[in-house]
Amino acid sequence: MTVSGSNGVPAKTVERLVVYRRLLQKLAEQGDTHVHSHEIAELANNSAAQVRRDLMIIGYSGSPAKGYDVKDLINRINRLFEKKGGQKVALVGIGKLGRALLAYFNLRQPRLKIVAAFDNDAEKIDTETHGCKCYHIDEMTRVISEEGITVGIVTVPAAVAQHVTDLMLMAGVTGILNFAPTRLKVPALAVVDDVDIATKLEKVAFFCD
Amino acid sequence: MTVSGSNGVPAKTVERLVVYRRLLQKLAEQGDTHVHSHEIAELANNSAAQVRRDLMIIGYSGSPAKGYDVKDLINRINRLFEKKGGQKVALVGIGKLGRALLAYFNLRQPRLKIVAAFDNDAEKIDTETHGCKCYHIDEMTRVISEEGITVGIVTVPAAVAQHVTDLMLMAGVTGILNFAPTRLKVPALAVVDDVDIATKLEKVAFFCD
DNA sequence: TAGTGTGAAATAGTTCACAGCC
DNA sequence: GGCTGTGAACTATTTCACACTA
Repeated sequence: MTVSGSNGVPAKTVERLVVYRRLLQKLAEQGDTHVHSHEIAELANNSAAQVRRDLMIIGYSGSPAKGYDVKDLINRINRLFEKKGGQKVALVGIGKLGRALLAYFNLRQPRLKIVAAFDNDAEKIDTETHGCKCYHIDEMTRVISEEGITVGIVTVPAAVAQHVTDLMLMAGVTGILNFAPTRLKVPALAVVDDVDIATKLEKVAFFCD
Repeated sequence: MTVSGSNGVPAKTVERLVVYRRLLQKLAEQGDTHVHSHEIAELANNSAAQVRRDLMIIGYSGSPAKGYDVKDLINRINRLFEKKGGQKVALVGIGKLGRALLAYFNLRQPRLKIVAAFDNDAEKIDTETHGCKCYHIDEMTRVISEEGITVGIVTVPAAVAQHVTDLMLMAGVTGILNFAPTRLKVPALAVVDDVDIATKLEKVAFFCD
């Protein structure tokens, strides 16, 4: 199953909320306390109506006079994400891309830490990259269940992606971000999202003339 | 402007066609000559009706008896993509992610070669990574127009992404794949697609329970 | 009086269902 | 009998439009 609004909030809205939060944080840093829908809309470039609807969906109200309270709204969005359980993340496949992701998330991102990385290359085992311990694939099941990890990132070659996925699911992972250029088969209760870079690039190349 | 069916073919369909081609190539390698819509559908996991519709859109017909001719269909899809002009790609920002992408595209992908990479770090200049020459940002305008590059990949920090984008657009790039966590402002005739990894991960974490 | 909340219309995208063909 | 091509139905998402409010 692909991501969808199994919750109350539709997937598209969730995606946009993450973007809004990023923008709001920037606004908060530069001291803005209130913001109007059309201002958020412009930064996120979508329509003001969309922003209002998204915020309505999560039950947040602004005032016509001042707009939306920046701090308050950030908290509201955070609460929405935090009430969810598993925020521990595992990464499988410590190649170039894997390391780039480790650096990205564990240096910049405060939430959603990657707490364990796995590979089958003996050289990489037991090293520590960006504050994240590297284990052999064989230890994956153990580590994932011990740590209570629920989100996995797959950056292995397409040929082994399904195998790795199956192992992760069995160990207790329920959400997977897949960078391998294959569609993963998962049970209906698990969630997969694909980041298919090659396809995206082809698409851009196709539509630009 | 975001990618859309400014052409005849809707963006979603293009995306799926790229996936189909990948699957078809695998089938061709293992000697299959014909394939049915529901077989493609299963591999790509969407519905058979969808596959049929997508192929109908690009004007390809199968026969009820044998299904679709694999080789022929690959050619048909390739022709669709090749008739488009610019397939030369530039990458800006030779960080970890940039290098991972260089490795990915220039080792595996036969089409869509990244022919030039740019960074402002003096150390990286004039080296050659994965068959791709690295230049200083200041040379970008020159190199892009000389080489006739039309597609750009942005892997620089968010703070400079817009600046880099503007330079690229001015030099003649019309399609951009953006990895920086910002929405880029571009003129209506240019095409941008975002690969917002952090957002995707948040989304997966949100929907898995 | 500009900006919010929200029903209603419009648009985009997906699946159904069935005629026609091999 | 199972598969394709395709209109029609259905679903999801976006935008419009306007009453309402501070």
